[in-house]
Amino acid sequence: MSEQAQTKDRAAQAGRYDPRAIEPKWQARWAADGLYRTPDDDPRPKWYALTMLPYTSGDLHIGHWWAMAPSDTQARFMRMRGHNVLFPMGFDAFGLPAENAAIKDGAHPAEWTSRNIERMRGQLKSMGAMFDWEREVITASPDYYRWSQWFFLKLLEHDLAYRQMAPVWWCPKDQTVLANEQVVGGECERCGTPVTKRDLEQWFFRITRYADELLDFSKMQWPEQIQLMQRNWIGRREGAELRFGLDVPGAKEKEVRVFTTRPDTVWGCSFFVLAPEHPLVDQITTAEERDAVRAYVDAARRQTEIERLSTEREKTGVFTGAYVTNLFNGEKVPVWTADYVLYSYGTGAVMGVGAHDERDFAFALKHGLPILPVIERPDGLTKSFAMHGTMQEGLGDALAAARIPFEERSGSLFITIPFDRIDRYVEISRSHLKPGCWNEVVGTRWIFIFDDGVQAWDSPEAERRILARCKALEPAVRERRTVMEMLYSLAFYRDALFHDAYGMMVHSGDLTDTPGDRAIAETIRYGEGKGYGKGTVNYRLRDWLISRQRMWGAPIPVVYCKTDGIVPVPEQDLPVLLPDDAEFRPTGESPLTYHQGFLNTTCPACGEPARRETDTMDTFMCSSWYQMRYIDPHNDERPFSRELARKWLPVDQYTGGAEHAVMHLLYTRFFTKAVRDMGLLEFDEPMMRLFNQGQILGTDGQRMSKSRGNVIAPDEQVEKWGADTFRAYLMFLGPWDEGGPYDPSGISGVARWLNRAWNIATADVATTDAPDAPETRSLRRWTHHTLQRVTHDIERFHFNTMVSALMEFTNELSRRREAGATVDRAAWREAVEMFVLMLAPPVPHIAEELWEHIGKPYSVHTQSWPSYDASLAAADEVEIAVQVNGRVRERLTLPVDAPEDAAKEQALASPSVRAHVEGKEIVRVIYVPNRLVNIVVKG
RNA sequence: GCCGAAGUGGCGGAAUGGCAGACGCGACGGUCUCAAAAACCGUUGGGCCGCAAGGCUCAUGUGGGUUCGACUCCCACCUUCGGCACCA
Repeated sequence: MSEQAQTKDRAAQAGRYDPRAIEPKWQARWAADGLYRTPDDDPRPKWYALTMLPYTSGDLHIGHWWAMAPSDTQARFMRMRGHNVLFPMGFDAFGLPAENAAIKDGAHPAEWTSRNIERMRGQLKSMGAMFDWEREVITASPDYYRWSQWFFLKLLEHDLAYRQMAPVWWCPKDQTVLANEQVVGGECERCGTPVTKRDLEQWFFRITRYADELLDFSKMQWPEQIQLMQRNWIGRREGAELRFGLDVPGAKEKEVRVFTTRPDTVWGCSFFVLAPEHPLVDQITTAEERDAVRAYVDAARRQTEIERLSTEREKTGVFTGAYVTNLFNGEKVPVWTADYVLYSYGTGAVMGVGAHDERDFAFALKHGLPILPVIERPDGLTKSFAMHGTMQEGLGDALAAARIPFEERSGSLFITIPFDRIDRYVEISRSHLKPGCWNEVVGTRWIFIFDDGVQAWDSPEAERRILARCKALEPAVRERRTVMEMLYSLAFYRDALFHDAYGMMVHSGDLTDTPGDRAIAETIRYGEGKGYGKGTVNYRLRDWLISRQRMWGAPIPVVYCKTDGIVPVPEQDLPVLLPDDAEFRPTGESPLTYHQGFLNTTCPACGEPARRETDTMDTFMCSSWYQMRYIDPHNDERPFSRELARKWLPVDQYTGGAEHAVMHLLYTRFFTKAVRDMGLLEFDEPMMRLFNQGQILGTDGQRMSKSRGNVIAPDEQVEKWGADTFRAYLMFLGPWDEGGPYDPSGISGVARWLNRAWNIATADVATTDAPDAPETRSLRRWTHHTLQRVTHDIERFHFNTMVSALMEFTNELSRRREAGATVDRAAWREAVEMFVLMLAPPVPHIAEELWEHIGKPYSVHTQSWPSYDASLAAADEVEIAVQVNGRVRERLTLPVDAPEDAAKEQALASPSVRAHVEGKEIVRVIYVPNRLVNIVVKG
């Protein structure tokens, strides 16, 4: 016998807690008995608990346990609560890392992946979770991806899949497509070559068709923050699509459309911007501007969207040389191209309204484009600057007499004009203006006062006239390209020059004076009447691009034929199998494109030679429907049977990382709705309840990943402490929805706790029959109160306080056992029994062992969750605080729900309270039953 | 940058409008031991007053506000984390 085995043996004889002995024993027993099989024909109410399936990266890290141990705890709890619980597990097995490994080690991705699955499955089993392994799903296995392909065909059939050009990152040296992750600092991760983008014909799913339905969360209980993120991601915006006339010799189009949420500002449009990718850019650019535009478009294609959307960046752009006509006022405005406009949003074009859009304002100022205010400021802010030497003596007195406030600095007046005295101000200004000078009013009104009359800044011609006049009068403004630029040079004016609030329309032709609350609707009606555009809704959400130029994914099941075009692979020919002899090149180029056996096929329609689609599907496609496959994982006629779908779906409780808030969790909702519309499902949402746990991070506070080298493997921890201790420690660490860096140093406290728990349940305790003793009542209160806390904590995913409550209970039982106090036999037995039952969900192995030890029949996991007696759990006395002006001065013990009068009387009688109240006037006394009395005094 | 979160002792955290620091780690002191480990018991936010019992006071990222009362609600700011459509 080895030394270690002897130690273990002695421990067992002495009755010490030895997880290494009991955990494998019970895992083997549970597996042999099929304790966690989930029958389809169980009459109990079903509960489908699902936790996100892991990606087969190779090793489980503690993040997987962090995600799964609490899910398992709740699933076990629901089972004890009388449900037939389905809690399956599987592997998300397609993806880029498998190909990277193939390039590096030469192993086929399938080999690498199945090796990883072997290892991960073993690690998962060591957790002692109640996964039903009979239902395991692997997304990369042909009997799974066959159905992913089948769903693709169904989506195609229902017009939810289509092909369109879209850009991908491209490494010109490797001649290969790159993922975002493979582009580091604008360069190819592999070879360091600067990357660019290239347009490819790719497959999309029409998720946008469901945009409005995806905004409806009323059928589910999902966290508010996730709903909010999805709503913002979908980004529904009401507005208008407006036509602009295009008369450029080279261009096929005669018009170009913009989407705007502010059609009411259209009279203020003074320029027009196309996204650099917009196909019109090339058509309309004039010969003089061509070189500059091409260079700009090239540079834009090298940037990420995140860079482009930053509102802090300089607003770059170039003029195309072309003009479009604003149909509302007939003005010709210049067309620019700028990278702050995205081709993927709206129509890929914006009308530039500098006065009322922050980005347009910055762009127009920088590039010297005119700005014309057309919406009145609702805040009424109006300013004027009377420069030293431009006004006659007595201006200050006149303003004071008119009650118009101003500040004087170095002989100049800085005037803020009350809204109702603007006209009066203009009169005063005119009467004090020196010849050859001017003065202006900005903000709510825009007026230039010259010595021979007043000029309103109300139109593009007025802009030109005012600018010319000012330049003639003042050499210092000759460099200014626009009126706004001139005004902006004065810091005093800046807060009055721009606003994006809704307000009355001004300088807007027929619609001038339309009030702000009707402005958008009236403009749309007017525009629709004239044929200038129409009201519409736009979304930030884009259709889902599912094509990947990769080998390790589910092949997209279509064939390209010279005669028949795009031909779907017939259902009976599925799956389109991945070749097992693919050859990986160090460049990362997909082997499918040059694998002749895969590439060459015959057209299913005409039988002539044809080529297969070599792109594979986004792995999010595979994980969009896996919850449907778990319910019927071995069905080889359908993805799942209708009958089982009716029984099991939708998922009752989904748990997973918050990092999936907008992509996976939106895709699977879309998928469910699409499958519903194919007639295969009878509900609208895939997961009724969702809980997002936070992320457990490495000791450096960063996300755990192999590349960062901060991965902590669970195996070592399990080996040292046992699975139960490790599970409980992860749950004890902190709130599940928050996450944070993992620190292993506190685990000994949890190990000590389980040791104490073991000792309590296995100890001989001197008991007597004392059902009426006060100690008996208080012991039962502890038992039922703990049960109440634990029950609520599991229901609400508060696993850290669940463990705390169990620890407190353990401490209390230890004290009673050692203190030599009266211990009633029945109450002690109740306490221990319920304690072991409460241990069953979080720490299943030790609970099973102790259950056996106290003489109960196998298995603790098939027992009912005990119900607490609220009247036993309730205290009969409470300590309340007595405050004077919010500071605690005394504590009183009162019966529960003591009447207000009695509580106040006792509070005021206390000497320490009197000392703080003496000589002062009692203004108020607040009584919060069972909490506190607060005496408010004055003086 | 945009969207969503989070900031409380030396550390993880508890308290969701009512006694800030439950539970645990660590640290310090003790019991047991030849000794150490383990186990068990006790103390443990800062400052001030007091021999002591105890009392006073400051303190929940920063600054303001609402309230009898704010970790909790509101406004502004700072820092950190997650996501931003080809990592999954």
